[in-house]
Amino acid sequence: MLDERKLKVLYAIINSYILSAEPIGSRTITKHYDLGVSSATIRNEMSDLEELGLLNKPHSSAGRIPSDKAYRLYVNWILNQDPMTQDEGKKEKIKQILINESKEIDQLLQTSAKVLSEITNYTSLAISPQFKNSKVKHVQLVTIDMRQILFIVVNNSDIVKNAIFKLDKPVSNNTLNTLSNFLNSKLKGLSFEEIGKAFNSDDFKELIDYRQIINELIPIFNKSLDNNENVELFSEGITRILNFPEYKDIDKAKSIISFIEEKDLLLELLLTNSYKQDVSITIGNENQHSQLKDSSIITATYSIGGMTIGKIGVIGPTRMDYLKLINTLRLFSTNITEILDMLIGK
Amino acid sequence: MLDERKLKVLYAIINSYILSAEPIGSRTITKHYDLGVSSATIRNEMSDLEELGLLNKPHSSAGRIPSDKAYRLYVNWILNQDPMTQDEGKKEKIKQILINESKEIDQLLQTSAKVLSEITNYTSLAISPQFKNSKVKHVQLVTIDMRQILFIVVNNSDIVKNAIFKLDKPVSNNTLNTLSNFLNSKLKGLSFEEIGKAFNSDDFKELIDYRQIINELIPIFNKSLDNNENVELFSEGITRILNFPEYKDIDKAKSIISFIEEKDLLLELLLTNSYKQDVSITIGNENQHSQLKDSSIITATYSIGGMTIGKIGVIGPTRMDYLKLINTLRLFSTNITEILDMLIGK
DNA sequence: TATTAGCACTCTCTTCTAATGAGTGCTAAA
DNA sequence: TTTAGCACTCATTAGAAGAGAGTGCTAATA
Repeated sequence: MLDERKLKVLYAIINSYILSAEPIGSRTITKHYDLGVSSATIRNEMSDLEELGLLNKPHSSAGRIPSDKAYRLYVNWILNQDPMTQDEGKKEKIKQILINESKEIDQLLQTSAKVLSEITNYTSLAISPQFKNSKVKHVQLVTIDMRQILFIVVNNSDIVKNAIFKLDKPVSNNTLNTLSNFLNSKLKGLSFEEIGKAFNSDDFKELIDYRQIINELIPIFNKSLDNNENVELFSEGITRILNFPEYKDIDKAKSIISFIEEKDLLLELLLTNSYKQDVSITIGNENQHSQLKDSSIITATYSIGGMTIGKIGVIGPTRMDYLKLINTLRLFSTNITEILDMLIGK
Repeated sequence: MLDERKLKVLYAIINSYILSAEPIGSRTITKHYDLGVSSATIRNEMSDLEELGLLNKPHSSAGRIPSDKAYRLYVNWILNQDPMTQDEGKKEKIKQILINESKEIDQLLQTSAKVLSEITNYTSLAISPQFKNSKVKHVQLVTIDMRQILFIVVNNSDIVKNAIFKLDKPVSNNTLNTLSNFLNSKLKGLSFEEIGKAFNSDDFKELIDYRQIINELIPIFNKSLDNNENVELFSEGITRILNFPEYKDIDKAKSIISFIEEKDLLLELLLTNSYKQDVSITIGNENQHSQLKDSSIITATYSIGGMTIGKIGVIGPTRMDYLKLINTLRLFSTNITEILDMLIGK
């Protein structure tokens, strides 16, 4: 049904269309790809491919354009190939740029997104690390003055969260130190869920006087250990999407840019789709959201200490340069992971 | 030269043009504004106003559109009127929304920008607080484990900044406490500049062993006390700018959106233009940047404890609804200031 | 049986022309 | 000083004609 020649024709069309954004006719194929057959034969093959749902015609006398299904076939084929060996020189060069610009994690991701967008000329996306079931490494209460205290949580990825709060009645430095030590001894190594339980255990019954303080701590622990709510989405090079003829219609442009700027839906989408594969791709209508029906998203993961905790990717028309982008994203994925391990992990 | 009737005609044209975005003809004015004269008279006045550089013609047989100079005249006139009394009900309603959504300063500004954009249907801007010459309120060094220490600075606006760093050789808890106390005693109340001097004074000569630690602290102090570099720019409702016919041309849209997304230039612009007036307006070519030659920016300031430390504003075509926007921005300005004082100061 | 040349047909896109209409500027009268 | 009247200008729109790219079918060919 899908013999080799049909596939060759299909991939030739996909390739041409990715480059030109114009419907591809049979003669274009015979001219640019040496398949050893005439345009009439290609026409017949194209007709078959259309019947298979792999090609579409904008109108009866136009060339063909690939369907989402065709892109999926093509992308799966790419992903099944052995990954191309990375250009180490290029990789190192990018790594140096990223290292120089980034002192903090969020900054690293933002810079990565920026550089990624510049290199690829696509709009890029990145999410900040998602700490799920992180553990407490250290907690500390500090007096700022008699009525203000500062609370600090460090998690096992060495991320620091803090908050200041005011007290009804003054607390002495000593009391606070004792409380700090107590919290450390009881909570170190626990996850957010376990902390919830610990607070309700007998150990904490005696601290009834400090209930007010304890309650204030919970949201900070949440932010530090189970920050699903606090994951940030960075996008860079939004206007690059306007370079694609697909979005030359102002309403389409508005729709996709709004979707990206809105962040909520996109973030949810990035957080829920698979963290398993290194590269994950959704093509056009594979996506739930109607605003994305003409767009594709490619993402790659990054990790700290072996734990996959975030993603970086690009968004653009379904007519994407999948091959190039997959390789570039793999490169960024390794780079970010390496830099994170350097920046934080030991 | 500019008698009252001319002004009336001019303001009528500005008003109409703000609403319609179409060149205004003499008949439109006689129909919609009761000036008691015929269209021929208006035509003569318009001709005079054009000679004065206040009106332009897109082409010889079109109506007139206001020039930047005309908008400036109009805006100065508005700013010289007594501020309209604020709609307290509306103000309170917005305040409640802002309070509910905002637990932190950056979040407050982002939410404010979002709500501002929704209410006005313009693209909004906000910058996070700029701490210039803030003072140290409290510093603290905390051991996380033997080779990792956490450094914390609280400034006089109760903003907390921190960083973790690693040591070559272990430091005991006691040493660190002594060092914390020493730093507090010497640095409390100092500005960033003064801290630089203090570090070079005799007091710190004895700490030669801790030079490594001391050097790590400087960037954190900088961030906490003189954070010009770290001021963030939030923009919301980018796509709303695409609703204006001025930007229906995709290249114009790209240019302005890039400029906003780039952030650097816009941030610099917001930081340097006057913090003196409550509302500040730049119209079209009054602006240095060529990308803004067809756009206007209106900003209002906000403060903590009486100190003006940031801005919120809108950006759009020079054909802006200045009157409405000035009032809305004043409303946001007061609200943000009030919420900040509630959230932090006291 | 698979491939190919040839040709009629389809549909979009561009170019050209003519008509429409909003608006100005000038002149002469009130 | 104001106004009515009118010729003139220019952008915008609609319609018509022509060009061009491409398909799909048929009949001939290897």
